[in-house]
Amino acid sequence: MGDIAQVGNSGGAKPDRRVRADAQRSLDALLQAAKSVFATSGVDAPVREIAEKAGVGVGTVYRHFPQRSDLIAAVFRREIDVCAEAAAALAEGYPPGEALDRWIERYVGFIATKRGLAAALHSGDTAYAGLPAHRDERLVPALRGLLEAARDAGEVRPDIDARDLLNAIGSLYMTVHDEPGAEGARRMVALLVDGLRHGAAPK
Amino acid sequence: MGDIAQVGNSGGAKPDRRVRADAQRSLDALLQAAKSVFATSGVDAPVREIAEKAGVGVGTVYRHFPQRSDLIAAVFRREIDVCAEAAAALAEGYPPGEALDRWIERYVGFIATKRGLAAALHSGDTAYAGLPAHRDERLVPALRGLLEAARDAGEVRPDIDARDLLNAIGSLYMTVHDEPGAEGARRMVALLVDGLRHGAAPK
DNA sequence: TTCAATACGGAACATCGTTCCGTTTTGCAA
DNA sequence: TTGCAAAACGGAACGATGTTCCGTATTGAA
Repeated sequence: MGDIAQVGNSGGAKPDRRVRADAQRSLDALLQAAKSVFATSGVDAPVREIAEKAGVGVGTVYRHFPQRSDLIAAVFRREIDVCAEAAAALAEGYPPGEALDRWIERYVGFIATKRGLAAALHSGDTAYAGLPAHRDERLVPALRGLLEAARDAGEVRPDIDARDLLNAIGSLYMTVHDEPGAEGARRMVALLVDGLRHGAAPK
Repeated sequence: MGDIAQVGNSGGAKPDRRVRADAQRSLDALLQAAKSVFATSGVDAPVREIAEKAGVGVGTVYRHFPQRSDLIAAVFRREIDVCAEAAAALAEGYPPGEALDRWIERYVGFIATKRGLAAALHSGDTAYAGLPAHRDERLVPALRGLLEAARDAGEVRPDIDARDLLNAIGSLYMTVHDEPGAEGARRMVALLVDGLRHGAAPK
């Protein structure tokens, strides 16, 4: 939990020089500040505000993230990772059915606070191009694991595709979040979850 | 088809002075230019670009539309109206089932080109507050008329709510528009339309 | 301790929404 | 037709924001 992010060194010939301590400090502060600011002001918050909150100059922001959208993408990528990792913890701490419920609740919480995520994803900015793939790589397997465990325990029906379910929940929430329609979205998700139980094969 | 827009004069005591000819010209040119620019560059296009295309100064834009979002809302309102009016024409020119199909296709075409519409609607800007209501007032009755005619002709099932169908199509398209997912959205809409036929009561 | 590489900070620049105001156009009436 | 006040126009100017640039400070290895 202590370390926040590390600059990767994926398979190069020689281990490129270590990241300088101040650079790593700035990067951590930036990601944390950005996450906090995005949550309260949405992803449209000014870069200067994030820089100030991180105690860093704007130049430093752009040194780490050449474009504003790169910072947004980095924050979301990290949140996706954290959400995916939560699945394993839940699987160990709860019976399969409850673990699944709790994780979905967590995922909804993740999506619901992402003002402007949908807009960002559909802006065409290439910085976001990798996000859907990242979601498929991390979140889909996480949910699939929970689904399979619950299915093996006879608590949910067996014909549910993790990706479909993830997409459905995402679509429902990304298009409404806090308007009157949010209630409808909540109901639709509840309906989906109820539906999971339908046709289960108790052992 | 000639006249483009008229300034309303709804029920005031005395007929407030007629709109000046140049003002009406500017307004028409603006709405047309904005529609064109939005279609090619999305609703985020600079105001200056729209003003230039319309052959007016930016000051004139803001005289007619105090905020950028007012212009966007006005353009969408007009497109909603045109789309709604198309329903009556289709109802007269085609048998009920085909009229319904064609109108849905037209509606999809309307939604699909609206880059940023979803984002705009959920931005919280008060200028957009009336758009959902306007859609309910114009589009929902239009679709309901087509649905009822098709239902009376025994071509579609009777338990479909116009508003639900409109929402469903809108959600499906607004979240994808031109990414790989657009194919999926198209399939989902086709599925919906096929589903309409299911349980029909041929007379 | 030295010093070259690296990272930092923030002024400066470009773009965009919006405001302001001097100038032009319009339509009514003399 | 001409005069004129109201209405509308155009575009320079302002403030905010994303992004770039470069002189200065920090870091870590020799």
